[in-house]
Amino acid sequence: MATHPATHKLARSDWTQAAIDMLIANGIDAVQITRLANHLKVTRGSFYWHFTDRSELLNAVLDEWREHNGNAIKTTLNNVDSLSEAILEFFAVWVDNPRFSPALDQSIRDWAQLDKQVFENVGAEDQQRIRHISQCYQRFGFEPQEALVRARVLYFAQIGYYAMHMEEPMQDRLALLQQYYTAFTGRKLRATVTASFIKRFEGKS
Amino acid sequence: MATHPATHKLARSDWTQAAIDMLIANGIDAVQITRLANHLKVTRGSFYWHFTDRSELLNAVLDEWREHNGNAIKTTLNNVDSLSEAILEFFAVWVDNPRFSPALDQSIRDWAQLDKQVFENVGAEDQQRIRHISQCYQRFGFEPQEALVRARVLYFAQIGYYAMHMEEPMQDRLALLQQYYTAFTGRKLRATVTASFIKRFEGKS
DNA sequence: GTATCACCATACACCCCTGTATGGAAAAGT
DNA sequence: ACTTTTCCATACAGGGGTGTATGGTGATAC
Repeated sequence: MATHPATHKLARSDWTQAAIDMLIANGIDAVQITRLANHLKVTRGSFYWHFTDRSELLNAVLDEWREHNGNAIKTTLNNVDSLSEAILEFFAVWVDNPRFSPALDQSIRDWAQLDKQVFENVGAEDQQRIRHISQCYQRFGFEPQEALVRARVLYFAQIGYYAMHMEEPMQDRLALLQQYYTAFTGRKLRATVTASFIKRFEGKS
Repeated sequence: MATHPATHKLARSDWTQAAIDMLIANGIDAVQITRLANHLKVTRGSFYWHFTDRSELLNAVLDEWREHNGNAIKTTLNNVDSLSEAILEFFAVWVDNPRFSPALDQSIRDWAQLDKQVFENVGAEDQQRIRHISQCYQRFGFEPQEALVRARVLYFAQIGYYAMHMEEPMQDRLALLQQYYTAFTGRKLRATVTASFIKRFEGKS
């Protein structure tokens, strides 16, 4: 009802969104014009009016990822003023940040294994994110070397957690919160901070 | 010269190995009978003598992965008698263990995103590995909760490190060894242990 | 030395996907 | 009202992939 009630008339963005959904659900090789057309209830004629060919669609998907997931982590980490807030907000990005899609992020990363250009993009993005995390660690008292290592460990662990689809109840995840914090920082998380964070997420899944 | 000089005569294992190579290089959707046949310099007639159809080949690939990468981590961790040895040997599994192929492991994990059955297999394997790592932490003095969290962090970080193809010179990686050890255990790595480990790998890439 | 078997080549039917060329219908411009 | 533009349907050509049916060749058995 927000975009096109029933009188179809697809926009270019409808195709890229369908492509993103298909990428997330079935991988990049499943992003086929015919399949998307069936899903959108139109014929392929529509596609070739909005795009010249399939590669243009894939480029649009990659662009969409870059501006959607691009600076979510950076802006998040720039708006914190304590280490505990930084780590906890970093966790939160993957759970409830509307500006970041973990599923898309991972599907793009899988795609990168098969496409050199995508691989370069993802690699650059990862390096940027790690650099921002590292600077954040440094901002709160860590030496450069330790900051870099802890940034990597934190980032890799977060990526890995999602890559494995760890379907753990939020209740259980939050129960381990202090342990995770200690593992990632070597410091202890104050009980009051823990409690307020738990209260914020104990409803979610 | 070890297997089949020039008088072709392929075995079933030649097909599964070609499939594994193709999976690693180009993803599961590139594992096509025609492509493998071209690569093996035979026609598809050969394939359909060794296998009934494509799905049987894919099952063979999955089986091969299970018995190849299956218990490498478990047996490695069972043969250590200190925490430092455990962590360092865990690192080493991804670098020089002939019984473990990181590239195959990751390609299988990418495949799992597209196939439910593979997903179940990978998930079970991951849970097993994490359990073994956790038990190893416990064996060297960590409480169960901390052991579980540190096991996950260690495992996720290792998976993530490889998933991103961090092309870092071994020299640089080894320079951060003590930092990594501290991040993963909260303890310090003795200089003598560090030195001998560095000496073991400083030649590799 | 011939029959059998292991292994592969050839040929066919079928399906699916891409890209292009062209026509049609509805909406918008004037 | 008539033209133009926007958007999509239809139809065609081409390529590539899977399975199956069947024939061929070298090795092995007896």
